[in-house]
Amino acid sequence: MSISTKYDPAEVEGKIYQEWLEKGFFHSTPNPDKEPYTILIPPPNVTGLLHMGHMLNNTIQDILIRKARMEGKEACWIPGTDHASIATEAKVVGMLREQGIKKSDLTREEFLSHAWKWKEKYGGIILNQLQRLGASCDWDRTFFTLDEKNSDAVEDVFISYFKKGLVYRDYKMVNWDPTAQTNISNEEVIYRDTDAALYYVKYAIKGSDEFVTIATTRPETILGDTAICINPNDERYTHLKGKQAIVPLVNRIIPIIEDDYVDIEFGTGCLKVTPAHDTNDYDLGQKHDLETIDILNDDGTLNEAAQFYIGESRESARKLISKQLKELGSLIKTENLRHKVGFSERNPDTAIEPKLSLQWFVDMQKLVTPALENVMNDNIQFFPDKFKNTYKHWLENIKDWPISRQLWWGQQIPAYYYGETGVAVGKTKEEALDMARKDSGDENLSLNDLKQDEDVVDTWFSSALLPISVFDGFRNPNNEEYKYYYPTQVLVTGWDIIFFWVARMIISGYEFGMDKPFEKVYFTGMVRDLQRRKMSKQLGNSPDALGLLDQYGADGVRVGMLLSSAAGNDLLFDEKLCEQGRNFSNKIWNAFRLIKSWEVTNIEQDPAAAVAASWFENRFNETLEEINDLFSKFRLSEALMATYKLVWDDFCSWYLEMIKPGYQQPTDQTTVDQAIGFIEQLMRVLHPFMPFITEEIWKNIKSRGENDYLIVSEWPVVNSFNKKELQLTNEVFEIISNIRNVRNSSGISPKTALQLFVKSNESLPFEHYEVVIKKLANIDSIATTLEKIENSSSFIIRRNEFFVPLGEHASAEDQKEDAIKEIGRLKGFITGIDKKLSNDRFVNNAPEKVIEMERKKKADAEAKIAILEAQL
RNA sequence: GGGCGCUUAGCUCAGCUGGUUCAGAGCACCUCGUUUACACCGAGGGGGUCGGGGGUUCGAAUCCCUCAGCGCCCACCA
Repeated sequence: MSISTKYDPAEVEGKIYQEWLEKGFFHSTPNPDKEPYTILIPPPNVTGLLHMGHMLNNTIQDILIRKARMEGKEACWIPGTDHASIATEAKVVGMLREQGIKKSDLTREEFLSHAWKWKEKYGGIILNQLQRLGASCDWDRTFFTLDEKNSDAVEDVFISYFKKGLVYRDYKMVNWDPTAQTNISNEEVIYRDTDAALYYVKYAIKGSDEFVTIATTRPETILGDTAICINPNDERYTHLKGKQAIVPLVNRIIPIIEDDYVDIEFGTGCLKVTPAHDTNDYDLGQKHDLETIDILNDDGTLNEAAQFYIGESRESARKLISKQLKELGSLIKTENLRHKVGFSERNPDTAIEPKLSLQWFVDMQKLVTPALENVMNDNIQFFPDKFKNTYKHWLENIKDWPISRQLWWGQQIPAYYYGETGVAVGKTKEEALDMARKDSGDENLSLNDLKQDEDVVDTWFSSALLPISVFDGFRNPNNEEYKYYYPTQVLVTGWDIIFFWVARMIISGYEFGMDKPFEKVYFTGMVRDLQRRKMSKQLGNSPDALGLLDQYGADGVRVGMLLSSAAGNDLLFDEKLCEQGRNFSNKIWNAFRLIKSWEVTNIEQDPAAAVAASWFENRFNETLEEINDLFSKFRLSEALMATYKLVWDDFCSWYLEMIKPGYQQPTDQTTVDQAIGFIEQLMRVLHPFMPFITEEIWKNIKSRGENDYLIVSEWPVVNSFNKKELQLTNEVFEIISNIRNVRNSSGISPKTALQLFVKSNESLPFEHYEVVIKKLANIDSIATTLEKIENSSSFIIRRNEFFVPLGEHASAEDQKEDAIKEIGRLKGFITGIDKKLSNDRFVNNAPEKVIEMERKKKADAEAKIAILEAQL
């Protein structure tokens, strides 16, 4: 065993993790004799590197799974990675671009082969990083969302939805990311306040000299205008009703329509309508039967339909057109406007373009009922439960989910087209052909007539199925694993993906699973910096996760993460807390070293040590009960804090000081056995939080069997404890603190032994703790007295007056002043109580217990005053 | 525009159904201490009229109303 006074995690952690792996402690198989406890990891993106959010999230999962394992449950934590369609494809495209390869020059197969190579190279990094953190995942079960069983599930579900009429293809307004050149969902659009210009542009009225002025932030879309819209109640424009306007530059003649959608107050109260490039305009177009002119290519450049500036980007076209309008005298003015603009989640600099496009959608409204009910009635519990509101609001206002993505990296949609309008689905082309023949009645259709959809489904479509698909529950719903592990116990995830993932898993669970996908959802907060800013690469405020692990050890970082995270709140990460975690490791290490350093001889047990053991036993059980309760409420940081104080304050500061032998003195076997026994118990309770150091100490406690590992030991059981005794001990501790305080304020060294007198004529309830008081406060005699002791410092605890003779250190004046002040305070206190007690309404209404308490408080205060007055 | 939430010690936060866990914790801070596990330490200590105002009640940090400030989510205002 190392003799260093510093605990070195680097020396221990890798080695221990390897042993756990080799012993197979992380691996789970269905065991009917045990209750399953399953957690499915929120799979990190395969492209990802470990960041603070992962550390928090996975620390929590590991704590839960380790505790469950110790509680004798069949603990199974399933790890994996997400193919992250759009994010990964963007990275691969970027990598190819650096090599001078354009995606558009590759076939689908060629591109995918590059993508897979990329995945093989970088895909496992984050999982290795999780191992550094101590994550006790069942690595034999590592999944990838493009694995066969997951991809199969995606196809099965798509086909099933299609047959139930829950998925449909339609030409609708979608959110288009011109950089990725794909459709994305509402959830993937991030709205940001953006400074823009509001351009006031005049349009000529046909057949007159008049003009009408509109206000727009997007003058480039003028080229696609097909109407001007006014509010029918706007008297300023009554004369324009039924007239037509002329679009500048293109000179298109367009109708002036009326709709009360138009806000009279905004701009000029006159709206230009571009049905192809704005959702509201599209709705107006549908309603008023307007022409739709799409002037943009998929990459956001202007196309032939625009007539001008063909090939220019949206941004440059905007500049060029506004310049030209100005030259023509059509641009009246521009104003600054701050408004919300949607950007792509994956390409944060790309403004989302509303675009008319043919896409697949899931009809969500038909699917949400059980998902909503079972969360609202707590059949699935949310922690904290405030997220039920958010969830409810989203489900009640749910929109159809556009699931097709114009990408290659992902599961290709199993839909096949034939003829003019025929659509068939199938896991294979042959299956689809069967369906096509049946549907069309055309037996002559052949495989060559069918063409598969080029698109893939949204990554979240596959993630939504994971709780079922990881157990192969789609292909084989009767398999043992699926039946045993499903539903999983708890999902631990950030609240930011409640819609993306949590809600959709619940929906899928009820639609396709045997039951809900999980019993409980624990939402973690977002990790922020001390200024409450989100961690981001741009800000450079994200600490290097691996660097932290190197510096403080995994145990230290785990403690640091947890200490700063009240359940469900965002976490303001402070590296100092990791330092606190590391210091705690060191404290534990040294406590253990101390016990191991004692020389044991065949002597009688120190009476103080006997008292200490009985006290700590009580205290341990009291705290364990509290810790269990906090765990059940997912108040993990509080559970950790309770454990931290149990170890640091109760065990180290009180217990060890009570049992510690004198300098270079030996101790007895019983005391050492008791102390080691307590260390064992403490290591068990601490293990989920700090797996490495606890396992290391466990190994060092005594020679154990080959397979005696803490990770698979039992979580301690709460034994009954004596509350009254604990209360009494608190008073004893108070006496000790008071004596130490007397030393401090009188400048008496801890080395100088003092005497203690108690004013009493009977035996004291804390008699058997006298040995403890003597030892911890360096008191050489404790005696009762009936008289006040002159030249002493005194304090009062529970009506008992204590005196510590000061000898030459006495300073009676200070004492008197303090006493007078205290008497004044107590008198005021009594006046308050008297007022209450003389109030009939209080006496009549308050419960007897409360009144009794008030009387007792008064009596105590009076007794204290009597004592203090005697001192003057 | 709708919804949710927050405001308690210098900082981060606990305080569940109103009355002994009611004013708390951790960190930070101050004083003392190189003694004998640990200075990544020990002992002791100071610090808040619970955002403002009003109400209900015998009694409010806790319930209600209101004002102020902050944060977040959702929503198509050009």
